[in-house]
Amino acid sequence: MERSRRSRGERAGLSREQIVAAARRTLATRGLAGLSLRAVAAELGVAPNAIYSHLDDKNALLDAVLDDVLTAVRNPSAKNPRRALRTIMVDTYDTLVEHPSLVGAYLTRQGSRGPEAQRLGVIMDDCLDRLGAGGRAGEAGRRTMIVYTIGYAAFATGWTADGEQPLSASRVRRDFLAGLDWLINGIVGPP
Amino acid sequence: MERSRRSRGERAGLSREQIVAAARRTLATRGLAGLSLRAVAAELGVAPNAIYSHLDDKNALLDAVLDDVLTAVRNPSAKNPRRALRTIMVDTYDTLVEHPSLVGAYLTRQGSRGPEAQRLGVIMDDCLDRLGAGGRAGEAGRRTMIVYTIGYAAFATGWTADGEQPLSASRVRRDFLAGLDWLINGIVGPP
DNA sequence: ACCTGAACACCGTTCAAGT
DNA sequence: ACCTGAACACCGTTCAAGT
Repeated sequence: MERSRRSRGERAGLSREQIVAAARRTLATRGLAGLSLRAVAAELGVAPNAIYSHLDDKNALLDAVLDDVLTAVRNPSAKNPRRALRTIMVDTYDTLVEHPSLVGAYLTRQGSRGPEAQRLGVIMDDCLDRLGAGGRAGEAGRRTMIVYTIGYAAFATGWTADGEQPLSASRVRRDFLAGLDWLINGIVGPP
Repeated sequence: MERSRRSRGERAGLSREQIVAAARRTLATRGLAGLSLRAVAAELGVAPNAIYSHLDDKNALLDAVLDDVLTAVRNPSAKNPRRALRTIMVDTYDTLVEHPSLVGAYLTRQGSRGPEAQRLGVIMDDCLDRLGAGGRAGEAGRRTMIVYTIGYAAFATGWTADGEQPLSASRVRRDFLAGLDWLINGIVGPP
């Protein structure tokens, strides 16, 4: 927000975390289209190119934001692996739906690169293992669930189908849950 | 490609179809990032703003391109509705995978607005009706299948998972088919 | 190493003017 | 109605210079 109080060699004390946080504020106020490096820099009170000292480019910033959002998806209880698998997907769905403008980016970009995405992936693999769906079949199953979840979140946030009246969020969520259970049944067998 | 041979009031004989075709050529050569109105205009040999005489804005152009791509998905045989439903989804998947840079846009934008998407939607509804899954349940089922298909195509074209070796297109396609059958079974019941 | 200032090569879109 | 020319308000990114 503040303008350049600094002269040529002065430091702003910037960090990667601060930049990501500023990017999320900018995203919240200005939307995805308004998420420019220049806008984030303005939010931080630095020159536009100052960001390049901490992140490679705009893609790297977007990836960092995407992963940061996944912090909201908590580790599920390890008791029942089938339930944990479902919970992690439902929480992811709810988190994504709260960030409508980002959902598309999750599908097009490498959604599983960041540490948060990796954390969730490890938990899912563990659950699948314990359910007897390890190895290659488990990989495919995990992938299918993730793709399905992000895809449905994308629908929930973006689409209004043709002549049809707009669907309520709760109806869409319910339909998401139904499909999710069909997929889980297919992957690990009926309960 | 050609430059402005025309003087101030001369017509270029542009049409919406020509613009969409030029946009698809530009997309093929320059990618999604290179699909600018200025690039398309250059491809057509007109001024950048000439496009505004035929389309509202860049979003409208992108929507037109997205729908145009779906022309490649043919009407399936009406004999077996369950098979037709599956065929239409598989053809859509294959078509989307052939247009990697567009897949993300299908999920974020209104994918079901254009005439081609509508054509496919009508066929799907008919199949679901004949399989005894009409009404609200059929709507949800259709949506789930579409979301799943586009989502999986997005994965197939964009993702390379974490430490894992890149997956072959045929493996991903096979996994897509498995999940699709689970969903169809869930929606219309086992065969 | 971190940041500023200035520049480069782009964008989408608007508006007046021409036929 | 359709198109050009020119402009406006933006972009991401690079590069030299400063501490």
